[in-house]
Amino acid sequence: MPTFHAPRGTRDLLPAERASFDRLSAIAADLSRRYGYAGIETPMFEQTAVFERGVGAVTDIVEKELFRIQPRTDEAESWSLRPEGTAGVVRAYVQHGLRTWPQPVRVQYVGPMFRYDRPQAGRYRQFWQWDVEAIGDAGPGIDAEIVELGHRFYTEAGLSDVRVLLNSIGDPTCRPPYIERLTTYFERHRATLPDLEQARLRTNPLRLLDSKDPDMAALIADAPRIVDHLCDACRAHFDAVCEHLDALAVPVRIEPSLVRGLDYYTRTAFEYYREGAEGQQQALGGGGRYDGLVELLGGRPTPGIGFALGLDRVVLALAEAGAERARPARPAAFVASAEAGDTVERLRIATQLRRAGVSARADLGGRKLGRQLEQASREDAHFAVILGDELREGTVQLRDLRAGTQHPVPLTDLAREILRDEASHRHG
RNA sequence: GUGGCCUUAGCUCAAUCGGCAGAGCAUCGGAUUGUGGAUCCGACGGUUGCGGGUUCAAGUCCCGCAGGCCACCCCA
Repeated sequence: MPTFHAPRGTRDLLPAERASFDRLSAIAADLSRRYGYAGIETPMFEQTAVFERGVGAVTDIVEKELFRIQPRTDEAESWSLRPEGTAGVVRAYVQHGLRTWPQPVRVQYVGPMFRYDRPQAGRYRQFWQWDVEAIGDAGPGIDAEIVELGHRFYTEAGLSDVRVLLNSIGDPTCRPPYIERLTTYFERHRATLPDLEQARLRTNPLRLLDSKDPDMAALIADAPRIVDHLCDACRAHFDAVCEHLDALAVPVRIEPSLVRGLDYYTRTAFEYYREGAEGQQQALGGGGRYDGLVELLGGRPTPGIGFALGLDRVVLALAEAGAERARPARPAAFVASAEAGDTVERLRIATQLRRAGVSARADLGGRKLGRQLEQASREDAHFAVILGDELREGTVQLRDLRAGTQHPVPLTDLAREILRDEASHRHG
């Protein structure tokens, strides 16, 4: 029994699972290239105030889920591991004067986020997100581009049944009057509200809208909907976003009760969820517009929009959907030898292949030839390069492990022949 | 942070009423020493999650802790 174990809510990604993440990262990278989003990297921890100001001091994420770093001294700054990515990116946007770049600034990144909450399947204290941000464009077109990009990711990852929940949560002009109206509505029914909901009525009335309490369903259905109380500017923006998405054939469902857990969202809010998924962890990703955030973090008033997709949940969803698992790369060639103790030759030939661009493994242990070929087969190598007496004439046996055939090849032609055959297999 | 269920070898699981901790898979090795994912044989592998208690005796009963899962809270 090991003495140590990975911290609660974290886990080790062994090569098989890591391969799934690599595959998703590759899809994200390719989409980023096609859509024109450049890579960015910000620290995994920031001054705690960045999150308190950016995410919102009274949100659950900051109030009870923040991973605070124990300060070294009384004078030390308070640091926290990032619970999400947008605040750090916006901090960087302000710090480096990215407002002087062509707007909007389109950036994206894959990385771990940290939240101190109770772990469950698909919910971890360290989890991975692909985050995409477009900062500096207030128009509805960029909203549609972002929403469609996120949806496209799921499609290319192999999840064909992901839909978009879309809502507008207004802006500082129209949201306060709406919240007032909503509060008045629920106040009228205060006596019938469960305790938890009564408390929320004071702290965050919008949250009542996505209560899971079945007793609330009827009340919520009759509640005033924010989409009916948007100001003219927000209304026009929302309609335009819908129109753009319609033109892109993105499967969108307007969800008037969708509110999101971060304070900085304005207008467009969206979530990706899987049709028919069981359990509570069916939110695969989400995002929204954050027109006040740059200013909150010390910059000039600047609009922005972005999303975060949970890679852990995509991996889980793919497994549930019965998708074929990604696998670690397999070698083109496996160098085996009939001679015991000639690791110098084995390594020399493997290295020659590697320098020529061939992925090659070699048995450097004491297995006898039969065992080495067994190993090569199980590692799914395409070729075995077998070293024997012919090596004195500069020749090895090249065995095609799939076809079960072999022939002698001069060392000088070895890499070229393997590469040629690999290429023809890729195309055929 | 609240409530519930669970934890035996690397993995999946057995172990009768409280009575000597096992199997399959995996790993490593062997089956007359230059050719394969099969088969057969063998080896390795455990403080039964950790700590305490009850008992002649605890994997089994009791308590605490840790971890996993489920439902909340919330979210990706």
